[in-house]
Amino acid sequence: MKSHTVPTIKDVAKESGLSLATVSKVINGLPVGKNSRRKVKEAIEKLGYRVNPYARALKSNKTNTIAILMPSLKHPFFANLTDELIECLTREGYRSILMITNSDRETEKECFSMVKNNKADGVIALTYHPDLEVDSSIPIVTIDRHLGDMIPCVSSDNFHGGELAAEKLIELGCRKLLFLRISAEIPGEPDKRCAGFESVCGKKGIPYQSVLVKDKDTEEPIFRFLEEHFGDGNYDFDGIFCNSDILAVRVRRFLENRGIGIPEQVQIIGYDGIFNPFTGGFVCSSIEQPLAQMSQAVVTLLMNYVEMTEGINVLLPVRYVSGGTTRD
Amino acid sequence: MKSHTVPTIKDVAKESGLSLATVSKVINGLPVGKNSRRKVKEAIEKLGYRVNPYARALKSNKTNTIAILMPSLKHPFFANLTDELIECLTREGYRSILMITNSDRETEKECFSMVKNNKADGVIALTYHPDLEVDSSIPIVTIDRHLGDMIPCVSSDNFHGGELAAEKLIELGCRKLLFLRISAEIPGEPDKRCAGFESVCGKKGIPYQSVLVKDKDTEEPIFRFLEEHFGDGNYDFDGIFCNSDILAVRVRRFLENRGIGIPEQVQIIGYDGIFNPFTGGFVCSSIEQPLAQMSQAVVTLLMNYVEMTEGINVLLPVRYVSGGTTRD
DNA sequence: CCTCATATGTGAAACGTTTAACAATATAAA
DNA sequence: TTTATATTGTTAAACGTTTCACATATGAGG
Repeated sequence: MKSHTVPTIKDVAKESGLSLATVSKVINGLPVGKNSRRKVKEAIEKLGYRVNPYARALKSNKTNTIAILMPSLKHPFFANLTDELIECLTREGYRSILMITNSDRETEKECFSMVKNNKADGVIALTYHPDLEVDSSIPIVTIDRHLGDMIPCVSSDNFHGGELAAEKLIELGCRKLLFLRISAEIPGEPDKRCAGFESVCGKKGIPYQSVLVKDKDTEEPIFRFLEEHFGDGNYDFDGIFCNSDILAVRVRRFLENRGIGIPEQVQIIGYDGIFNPFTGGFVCSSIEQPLAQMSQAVVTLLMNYVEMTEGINVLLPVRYVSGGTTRD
Repeated sequence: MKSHTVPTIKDVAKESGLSLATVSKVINGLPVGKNSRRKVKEAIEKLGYRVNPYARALKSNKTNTIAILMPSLKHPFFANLTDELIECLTREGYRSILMITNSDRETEKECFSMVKNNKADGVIALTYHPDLEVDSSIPIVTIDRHLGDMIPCVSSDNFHGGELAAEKLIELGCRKLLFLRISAEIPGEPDKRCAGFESVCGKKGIPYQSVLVKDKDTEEPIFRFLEEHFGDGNYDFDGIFCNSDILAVRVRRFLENRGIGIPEQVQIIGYDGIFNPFTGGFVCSSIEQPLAQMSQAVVTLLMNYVEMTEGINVLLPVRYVSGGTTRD
């Protein structure tokens, strides 16, 4: 007597007196006589049988697994997004393999190759290097990055986000605007925030200036710029739109340390809408990305993936949220 | 000619003129003649062959996959921990399946059963319900929770953490101590923080009081307590140790809103050592858990898992970190 | 040149499923 | 009844590996 061995479909067949094929059908919900179905179910119950996902994957080429590529979990935006993605995937009956790339080019490449290797059913990628060559032998959906014309991409409505920020600052009385931006090496979806912002400023005839720093550089140029334009008590701008909440919070602290009152003298709006679990509020006034909706969109897209789905591009609505760095 | 089909070990065998078995040996680093090894490698290169992990798992019962059970990624502590765990696992050549339980009893149960089903090589679990029956047909290592006598558990040195907090507060001049604590339904590892704290207070003859709230309840009782003991300007305590950084930060805000200066009048120490990626500092003065070391310990334990490893219990050293809520 | 040991390679079964092709049985029509 | 037709169930091959038991080649010692 084999001791302590995991029951297989064979054991179930023997136990129920039916054939392998019949058992398999029951398991997969294919048509089977009522009586047999009952017998099989009883046997399964009795033996505590569970299908072996590896055998199944081998035979059917269906792994029930989605790989998620994230830069990190140390940033709350990524962590929250990942949390939502996993919840969606779980709901759909998929398990999630999570890979952390640290935004490192080599690691990202490696991950793509591992994914190929590991034969997940699909990939959700938030990568930093849009120039990665990526043969889509597997369904891929990206977030906020265009990896190629044929790869669907989900993002928040960055352009409108930029508009919203400008409108809000102006509505709150700002007349001398500044746009601060740290962006990736290669132009991507998030750069549209800039366009939206400028468009509104142009339309309303409000002057603005914008400062750009490339990702790899330090943030130092930005703070040097601020140093120049925010002397003691004086300031050249009364409203700042930052590319991310991280930057917004840093800018806030920087200005506060120099005696500038936030939001009394200068108002700041960030981007992302990061919630602070400690205080139960947003870390700053911001344009909130609809993480839950974005995740749902990504997963839906993946589930209904059609080969050569030509450049589907999903834009999800953003909203303004108040978080203490504006006067509202 | 089969178009666009993934090359298998068979193709490699044909291409190199050697047998399946030989190719397999090369792939797995088993002894093989120099010449054959070269030929096989060339063939692999040429065809772009990669082993099918599902076939391998089926045959060898080795999945190269570890499942991680986490309550959530929305809390930075869990997110950071998960990040570290995944990095360790990747380094060891494992992929990580991440499951989010939301600390829900049913979901936790389900996850355990899924893990069994999915036949990962091992499980890393941070669950909330220590009374879950868990047959360890698979290696399990827990973090901060004792799931059973036979299941190894890694945690920070909670007792010493409590001691450290008390010592520090006293050293910084506090003489009327308060211990605030939100804890899980069932007593667990983290409760030792309390013991450590009390031990030091006892030894040094410093009076203290402690307030406990059960997890499921709201935090309200704690704030009612504070309300009573911190009238306008007056206060019954000058040093507070909180069970978690979350609580510490909330308490800080609560007191500040009532005109109490932190850290001038009351000093606060939390637990976890959560780093704020926005400010680049700790969210509050705290006892830092060594996440990286803990992760490494967990993974090492898992890799060298021995059946019936009787109640191994790894305690990792904590340290005090200053984060603005103490006068140092 | 033969024997024996060693090093190297091979054949084939097995892992636990799915599924196409087929067989048997039950049902309905004639 | 007999035949045609659904209905239900079965057999066996396949998925891509690993590995045990065996075969062959190589080379040293006598």
